[in-house]
Amino acid sequence: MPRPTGRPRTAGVSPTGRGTREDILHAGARLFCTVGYGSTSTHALAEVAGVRQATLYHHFAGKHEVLLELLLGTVQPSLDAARALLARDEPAAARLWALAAGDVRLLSGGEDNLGALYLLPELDDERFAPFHARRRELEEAYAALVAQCVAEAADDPGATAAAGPDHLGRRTALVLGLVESVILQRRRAPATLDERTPALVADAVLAVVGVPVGRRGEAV
Amino acid sequence: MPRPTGRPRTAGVSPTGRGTREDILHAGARLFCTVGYGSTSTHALAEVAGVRQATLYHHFAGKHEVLLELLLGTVQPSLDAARALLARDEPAAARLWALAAGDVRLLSGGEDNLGALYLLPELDDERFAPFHARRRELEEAYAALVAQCVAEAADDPGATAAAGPDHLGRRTALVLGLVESVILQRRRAPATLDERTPALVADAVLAVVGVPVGRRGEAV
DNA sequence: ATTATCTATAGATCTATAGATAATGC
DNA sequence: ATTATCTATAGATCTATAGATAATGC
Repeated sequence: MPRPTGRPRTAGVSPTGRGTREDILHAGARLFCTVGYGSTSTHALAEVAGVRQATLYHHFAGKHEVLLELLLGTVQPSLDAARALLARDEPAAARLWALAAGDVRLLSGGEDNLGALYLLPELDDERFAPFHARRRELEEAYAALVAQCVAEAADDPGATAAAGPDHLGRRTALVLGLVESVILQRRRAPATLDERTPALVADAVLAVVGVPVGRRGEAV
Repeated sequence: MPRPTGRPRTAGVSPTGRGTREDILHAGARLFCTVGYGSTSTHALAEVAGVRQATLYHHFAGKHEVLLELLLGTVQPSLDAARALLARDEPAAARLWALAAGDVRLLSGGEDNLGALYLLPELDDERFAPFHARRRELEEAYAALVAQCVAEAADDPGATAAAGPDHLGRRTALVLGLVESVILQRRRAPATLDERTPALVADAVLAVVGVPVGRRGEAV
């Protein structure tokens, strides 16, 4: 990276080494997840980013735009994976497994617990509507795969119908809850997360949907 | 209730009809869950409670004490149930089922989604340590019952060992995640919650722990 | 000239306290 | 007298803008 244009910082160098914009996003990830959104001032944000408070406004319209960008960057990889899996011609159970395992891997990884951003009550604000639209599409992908799993399992004499008859939405809600539970697990006991967690959770997802073990197939 | 002593309110009557203290707690439950803790000012809290901002300080040392009281009131019933179940002499699977179903019922009920308070990042503050202590005891009760379930299942030739061998902590983390997923489900799609949800989630908990259906017994 | 930072600050908001006020209790 | 509310406000903090400054680019 060449020397940047503009007045240099007073307070040392870029913490991330990838420019001020990234520094601010990095600071937002750290603070919004651990301190909260409303409890994080623009001053605190700037301090962690290694710049003065007013410098924020050269890069973002405000705190809300920092959060929005973090949210979009977090949901996008999941959404990409979901779209790709929906287009494939494989058993629904295998695709649901792959989607769940992939999301758990994304939620488990990275320096900060970015999934915790989904839990912020402040997300209700309409400024974050672009995030909610993508998030809804992701949830609909889960619902579609759950529906296909249930349909496939109904044709299979080996199906256990694990928890009796129930509505589709509730199954999907349980599945989403199981995947997102990794966010809380990471906050509570990060040491219990490891490279096997995605497979464990994805197995549990199929168990909750009632897919018999024999129909689960392999990861795609 | 007799006429209260002290200067009467200017702005009408108690919204809850149960006194100012309750009005403030009620306002906190509503606002902390939907707007967030840091994003809720003492002024907003007082306004929803139907009093002036300064009146808060006659009843609470500040916002944090309102939240602490809400947290303690929310975790206490779960903890009482957990202690009672630990002392019983019934199969662990049945007790775990009852604990999970009971907690889901508590999280599903009530006017506000009080479980969402557990998700607030601001809870890291040491002021909320009394809550965390009770919460930890509850989690240890879950861990103990999960351990007993696994031990009992190991003796049973019908056990499926649903997801292969793994460490106890991870199973417990999944169980807690499954129960708490109701908080997110309620926020996302409250209509998918009904009186059958506790049983459905408790069944899923036993499935995740690997208890064979035949050993589940009845609710206690 | 352009750019990105800085300093300084206006105006809004927020917290917590001081002291006045309006009721009941005795 | 006691109590719970109120009004008023000091002081802190927070957001967002204006304008100065210190670098690079041409």
